[in-house]
Amino acid sequence: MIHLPIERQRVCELVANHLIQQISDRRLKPGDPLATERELTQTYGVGRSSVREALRILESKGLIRSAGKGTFAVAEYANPLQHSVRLLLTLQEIALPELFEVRKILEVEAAGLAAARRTDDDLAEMARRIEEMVEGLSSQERYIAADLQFHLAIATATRNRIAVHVMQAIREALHRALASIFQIPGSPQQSLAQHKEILRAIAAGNQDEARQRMREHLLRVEGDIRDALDAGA
Amino acid sequence: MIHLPIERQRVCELVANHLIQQISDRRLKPGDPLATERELTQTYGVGRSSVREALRILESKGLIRSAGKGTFAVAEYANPLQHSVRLLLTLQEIALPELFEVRKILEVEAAGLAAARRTDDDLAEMARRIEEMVEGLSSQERYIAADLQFHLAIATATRNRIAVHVMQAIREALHRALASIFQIPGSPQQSLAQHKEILRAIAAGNQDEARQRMREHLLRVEGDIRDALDAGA
DNA sequence: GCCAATCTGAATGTCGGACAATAATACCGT
DNA sequence: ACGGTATTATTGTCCGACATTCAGATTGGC
Repeated sequence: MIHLPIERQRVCELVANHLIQQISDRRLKPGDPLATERELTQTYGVGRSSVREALRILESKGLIRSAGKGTFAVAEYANPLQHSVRLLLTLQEIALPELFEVRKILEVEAAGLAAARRTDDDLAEMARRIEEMVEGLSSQERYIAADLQFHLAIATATRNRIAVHVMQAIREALHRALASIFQIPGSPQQSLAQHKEILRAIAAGNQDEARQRMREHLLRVEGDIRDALDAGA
Repeated sequence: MIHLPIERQRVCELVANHLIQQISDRRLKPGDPLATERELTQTYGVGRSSVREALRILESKGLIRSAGKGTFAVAEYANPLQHSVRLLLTLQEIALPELFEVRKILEVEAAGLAAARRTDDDLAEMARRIEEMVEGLSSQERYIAADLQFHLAIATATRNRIAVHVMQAIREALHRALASIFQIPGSPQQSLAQHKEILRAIAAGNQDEARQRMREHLLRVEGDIRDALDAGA
């Protein structure tokens, strides 16, 4: 009988795990205000230090958010991957070109899957996001947001939530770089046209076409960003 | 002049960020023993609570690891993504089939990229891992480990570190399911043969062939696992 | 002289108290 | 009823205390 190394669980970890379980069970829903430290202290019968360390753990996992007064159970789109990708970037464990490449792999394939699985609602959502991009041509912020939403709509249409999360995390990390394309003359208009082509292919259920259109789109955007950086540097 | 909401930085966050910076600068290398809480307290001139909360933050990000006596700066393969994927699983925010699908997308494309970029060292590494799988045919643990290493070697050959990290995280989450194939009669031998085909295609620099072989391999493994689960259930 | 048991010290894990700063609430005077 | 003030609640931070556990030194036995 081999006893694996016994990992002593700290009290703060027990509290953290219990809270995670509650969030997982939807007993704590996104946006709900969390109990105060004092209440948690009494509920679990532990010291305040342990409660606070548990909260720090949840916070660093992106599950809760300290908003001045009171800590809230966040989630909504709780995406721990975003934190992780950010961390890997600051650790210089990964670099932007690598993120672009993985993004290309995932989004191209996602377009193909979306063409096979999309519902009418998905198509409507994508069309709506394209509308928003048209309206947002005068506002960088709105344009970029709508662009992100369009690509996320495609990811959603794959019915693969991990794909959505990974894509979201990568795009968040690339946010700055992606925002810069708005400054490139003609780029937003071209993206718009390409988005429409992608949507058409997805609506037609043509997987190969959707993949190809998405690949073209991403390659062009990448080229534009490279040009902009070269010119700026 | 618009002042963005001032995010009050907690002391523990300042300490955590400073330590992250030191790890990022390689001033703290993987395996190095971290300063004691008392030392950190004196170094930064803050209270022990703050130091401890900072350590909990780093720990939950997977940057350090408490090993009974003394906390160590970990990493070497510090992979925050592993924690995140695990968390998403426990939150039931994602499910295993979705992970299998993303794995397929990434690994198939990785095989293609590896065929284009692999060095002789990469090929030698892959061959070595196949050898290990042969030797490990009698030991589930060794076989599974060698299998993982073979696939990671392919990822490494892509020269895309984020791909390596994501694949590693997904495989870690799938570890149980993947380990079960060892129990299926003939499956390890088939995998072995397919691995050799994949390696041959990568060595030949044939991207399409590599992708196709990898796709076949992953589909077969997935089928085996499904069969095993159906039979077991 | 060498080995083993024990003792001591250091470090972590945990609790509780104390205090400042800040935000929400209640209260009160006009 | 309204505005301003007082009170309270909560977080952020520090500090002290104690149990536990582990490493290394000390010491005792053979």
